[in-house]
Amino acid sequence: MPDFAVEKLARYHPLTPQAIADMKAMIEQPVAMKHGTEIMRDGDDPRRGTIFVILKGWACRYIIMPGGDRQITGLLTAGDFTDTRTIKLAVSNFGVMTLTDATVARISSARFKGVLDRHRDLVLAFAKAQLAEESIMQTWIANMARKSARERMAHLLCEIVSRVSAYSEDLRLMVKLPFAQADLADLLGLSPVHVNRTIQAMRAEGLIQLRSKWLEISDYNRLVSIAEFDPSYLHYGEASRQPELAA
Amino acid sequence: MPDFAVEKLARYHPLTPQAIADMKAMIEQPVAMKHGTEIMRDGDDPRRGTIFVILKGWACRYIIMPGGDRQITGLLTAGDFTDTRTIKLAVSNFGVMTLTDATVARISSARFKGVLDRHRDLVLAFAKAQLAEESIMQTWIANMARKSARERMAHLLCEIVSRVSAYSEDLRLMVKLPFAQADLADLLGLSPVHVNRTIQAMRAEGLIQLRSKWLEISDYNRLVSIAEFDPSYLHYGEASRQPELAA
DNA sequence: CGCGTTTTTGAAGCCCCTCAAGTGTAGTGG
DNA sequence: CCACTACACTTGAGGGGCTTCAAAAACGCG
Repeated sequence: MPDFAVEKLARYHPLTPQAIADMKAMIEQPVAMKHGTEIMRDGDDPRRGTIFVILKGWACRYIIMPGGDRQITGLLTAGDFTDTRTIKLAVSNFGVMTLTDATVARISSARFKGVLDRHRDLVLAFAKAQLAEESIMQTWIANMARKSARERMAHLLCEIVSRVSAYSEDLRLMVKLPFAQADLADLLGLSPVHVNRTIQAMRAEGLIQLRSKWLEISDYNRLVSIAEFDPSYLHYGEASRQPELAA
Repeated sequence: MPDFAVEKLARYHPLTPQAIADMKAMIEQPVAMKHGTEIMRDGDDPRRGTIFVILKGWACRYIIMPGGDRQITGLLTAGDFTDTRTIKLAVSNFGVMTLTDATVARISSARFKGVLDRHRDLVLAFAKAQLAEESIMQTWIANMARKSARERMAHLLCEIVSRVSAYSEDLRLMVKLPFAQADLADLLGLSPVHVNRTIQAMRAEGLIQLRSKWLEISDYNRLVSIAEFDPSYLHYGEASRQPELAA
C-alpha cells in the first residue's frame, strides 16, 4: 500500500508534515478487494460512521438506472476518498464499487473529524479537493451531452493518465488499466460494442495501445486535441497558486 | 422579491427563526437582470468576495465547449445560491448566467461567513444543500449518458416542477417557464430542432402544454413514468428525516 | 486442456444530427 | 395602423453515429 496516497491532497493545499503524519496514522487496516466489490451500497443509510480511501487500484461512483444499466458518475484512484464531509444525507442515490482489484482502507468518521479539528490546512485541502470533484462532474455532464464516442473516449483516457500522474511531475503515458470494455462502456455511456470499435479505430491510427490490462498513449498530443482536453478542470497544482480564503 | 427564498434551506435542515432572520437581513440590494446576463464569468478569478442568491426567475451554471456550444450543467431558481463555500479555487471552469429575467441579490462573503459563524444550523443546511446539488449532478451525468431525448425532456420537466414547488406541499403543475427552445437544447445536450420535435410529440400526446412562456403538465403520472423520475435525488424533505451528524 | 469470460465481427435499423427554408410572433418606427 | 425587422419556432430531407441482436474468435484461469 503506497504511503503516498495522502500526499495527493497537497496538490490542492499545502500541508504541514504534522498534518500528513496524522492523516497517515489514521489510515489503518487496508483491505484487499476483488474487482466489482461494493464499497458503499446505494440506498444504504449512509450515516454509518466510516469513510474509505483508495490506496491502490480503481473504484467508481455509480448509479443503477431503472432499466438495470450501471452508469459510472465518477472515478476514484489512489489517494481519493469516498466521502470527506462531516455530515451526510439520510439516503444516498449512488454507490461506490471497485472497478479493479484494489486496496482500500477504512477510516472512522470520528477519528477523521478529530484530525480535521487539529489541522486547518487539512480542512482546506479536503474542501478544495471537493470543489475539484464538482468541477470534474460538470465536465462529465458536458462531455456526455456534447461529445462523440471518440471524443469522450479520448477525454477519458487523458483524464486517466492525468490522475494516475497526480504524484509525479510529468505524465505517465503507460499505465496499468485492467478495465473491461464493458466498464468503459459504463463510464462513457456507450454500448460495449461501440467501445470496442472506437478503441480499434484509435489503435489503427497509432493513437493508443489498450490491451491486456495496459494502456499506452502513443500520441498524447493528438489524443488531447481529439478530446479537446484542458486539464485545468482537474485543478491539480491548485496549491501552488497562492491559496487563500475567499473575501 | 419573495422573502421566502431563504426558507428553502429549511428543506434540508431545520432552522431556528433567528437563523432565518439573520439570513434575510444579509440579503440586500436585489438586482433585476435581463435574461442572458452573466452573473459570474467562467475563467474569472473566483476569489472576489461575493456570492449570489436567486430571488426570482431562473439561472444556470454552464460550460462553454471548445467549439463554442454552451452546455448547461445545473439549474438555479428562487432560493438557490451560486456558491456557499468559504473557500474557492484559483480558477473556475464554469460560469453562471440568468436564463430568464431574474431578480438576484449579492451577498458579501464576509457577512455570509459571519452569519454562518453564529448559526450552526445554517452551516448544516448549506452543507446538505450542497450534497443535494452533487446528487443532482450525478443524476444529470447518468441521464445525459443513458436516456433518450424524450426521456431527458420528461425528466427535466419533472425536475423543474419539483424545484419550483420546493416551498409548497404539493406540486405546481402550471409554472411560468420562459425558456427558449434553444435553452432547452443547451440544458439537454440536444439540437434545437430535435427539442422542437420532442416537445411537439409530447404536446400531441396530451402530456404537456409548453408554449409562450408557460409550462403545463397535463399528465404528470405518465411524464414521471416516461422519465423514470424518482424525486429522491433532489433530497427535499431531508429535514424531516431525523437530521444527524455522521458517525 | 477445457470452460467461462471478454473481445471481435457483421448486419440492420433507429435516433438524432445538420442544413436549409418557411412560418409565425413580438417589438419598432413611420 | 401597418410595414419592417429580428428572433423564435416549425417543417422537410438526407445522412451518419450509435444501437441492438447474434454469433464467432480469442483470451485467461483452473
